[in-house]
Amino acid sequence: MQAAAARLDYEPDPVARALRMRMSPFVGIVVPDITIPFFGIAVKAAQDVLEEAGYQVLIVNTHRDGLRERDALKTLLSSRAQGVLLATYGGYEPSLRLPHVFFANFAEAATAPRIALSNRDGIRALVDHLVGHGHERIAYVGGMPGNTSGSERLAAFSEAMAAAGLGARALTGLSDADWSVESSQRATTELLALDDPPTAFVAGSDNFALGTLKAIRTSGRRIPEDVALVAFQDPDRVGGILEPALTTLVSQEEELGAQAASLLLQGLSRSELLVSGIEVRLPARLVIRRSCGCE
Amino acid sequence: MQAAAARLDYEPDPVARALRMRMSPFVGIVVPDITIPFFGIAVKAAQDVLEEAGYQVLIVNTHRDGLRERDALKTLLSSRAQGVLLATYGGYEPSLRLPHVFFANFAEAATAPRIALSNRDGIRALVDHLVGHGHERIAYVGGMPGNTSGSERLAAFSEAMAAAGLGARALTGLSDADWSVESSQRATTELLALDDPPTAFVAGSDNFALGTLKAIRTSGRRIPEDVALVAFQDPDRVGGILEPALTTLVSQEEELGAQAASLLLQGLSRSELLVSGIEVRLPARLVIRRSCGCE
DNA sequence: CTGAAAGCGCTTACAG
DNA sequence: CTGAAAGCGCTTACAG
Repeated sequence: MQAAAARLDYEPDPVARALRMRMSPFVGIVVPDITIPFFGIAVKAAQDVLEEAGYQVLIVNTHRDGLRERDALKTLLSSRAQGVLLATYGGYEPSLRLPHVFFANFAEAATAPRIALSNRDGIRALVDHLVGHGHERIAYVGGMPGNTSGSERLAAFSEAMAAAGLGARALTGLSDADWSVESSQRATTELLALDDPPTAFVAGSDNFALGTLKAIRTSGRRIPEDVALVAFQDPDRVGGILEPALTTLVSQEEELGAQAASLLLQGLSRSELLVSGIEVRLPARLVIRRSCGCE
Repeated sequence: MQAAAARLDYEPDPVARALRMRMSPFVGIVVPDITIPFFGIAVKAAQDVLEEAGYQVLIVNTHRDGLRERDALKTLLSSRAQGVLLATYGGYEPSLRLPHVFFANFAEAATAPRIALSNRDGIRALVDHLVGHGHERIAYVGGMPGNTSGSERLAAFSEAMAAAGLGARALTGLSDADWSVESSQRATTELLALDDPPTAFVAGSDNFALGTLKAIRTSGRRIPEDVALVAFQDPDRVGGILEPALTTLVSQEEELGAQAASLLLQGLSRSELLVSGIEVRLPARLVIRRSCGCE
């Protein structure tokens, strides 16, 4: 009977199976914006690991909308998804009864595993490098402190400047909530219009690096001769054609995605890990190119 | 009773509902590579339209693997998805019993609605513009002719060159199947190493524009003084910081995604549309910037 | 009009 | 060990 079924390549109906067994083959990946290079690449890497393990991956894009995020989580739960990788943007509720791992953006109080870049170490490395070049009036162009990446990087900038004795010379230009090129361009333009404008910029993301670069260039200033620029992420990851090449932290999108997926897989087989509060940070490493003034 | 249920905000279990009603709230979007900017943006736009209409969107990334695509389609079908937006890459089978609309890449013989950029018109506009600048030895750096975008653009290049009386001076450098920056860089470098290298390049996609630009620059040539460059898509859509700014076709990722979604929605309410063979092409329009030699 | 029953396609616990 | 029955949570067609 079973042999006959196999020969006719019978496949059980997954919906009926999900109803009866209270579980589906799905794992969700929920991100605020799939068009941001960072998330696109991380999602792809995570998907590879999860498919390898036999799960069917469903990607959900929340457009940075907490309600959409909550709906997506609810849908995944009621679809009997096995778990979810979540870069939260306001829609998370601690009562979520679905195995989950946070990546990039956490809910602070949650006990689920979390993995992210070393926001603080990375920003400090960037600031310290600029300080080493002799810069004192340094500006940070970054995201609003409404999520983990935004908050940690902004706080780290203040701390690093204070530690360098430059707290009073720190400037901050926050972008809109959409982490877009345009918003960082506006913020940078405003900072450059100050009476005593910064001599160096730290861009808090890949998109922000583009916007900051564009604004500096539009103002007629040269990089790095007139203004130095370093960035938390490399906006030019695949191209390598920006001029000047940007000093950034080394790209870790793939590692982040793959390790987030691994954490979830581990959690699915050992459920105590899912409430362990484990936190993984990928070590930050600086890649020195031309925009900081080296060479 | 119903009132009581509403007050307790009871929600029917979607899995049981799907089993009983033979349909779920899902619509799938299946793409070869979500990290390619073109697909990321188109998917996001399509998702907006579909969610607005009340569907839950599931994005599936096939990594340009026909088997993964087939599996994804099978999973969507057996999960009782209502329909799917498909940028196919080899996994489509005509027997697919799931309402579907092709976007960007078709199966030639299929009768499902299809929507794409005007590959032929676009390439012709690019070639004609270079011819107008006096170029005769023109090279095309594009994708393998294994899918709609690759085939049509390649064919259009040959046709446009022939129509300009330059058939014998047409050069073609095909990238690897992954449509990556690196592969187009290699192809361009080979073309530039010829005894009689091209004086102008047509890049067949956003990523290819980056690779071609990089290779030309690496060879020590200036754009557009030594070599002209135009591209089918704008790799610099959000940034606008490439130097020189590239002459490309106008970006239509959003329109493509949104209209593909609309076609599917129409098809879901009027099923005869799903086998109508409707084909939509977004009109190509040239945006002249600096890399072609204008100004 | 209301309410109990059948059945969507499975899996598992149980009877034989 | 094999096979029929129960039940996952719904919706719909049917009996009352």
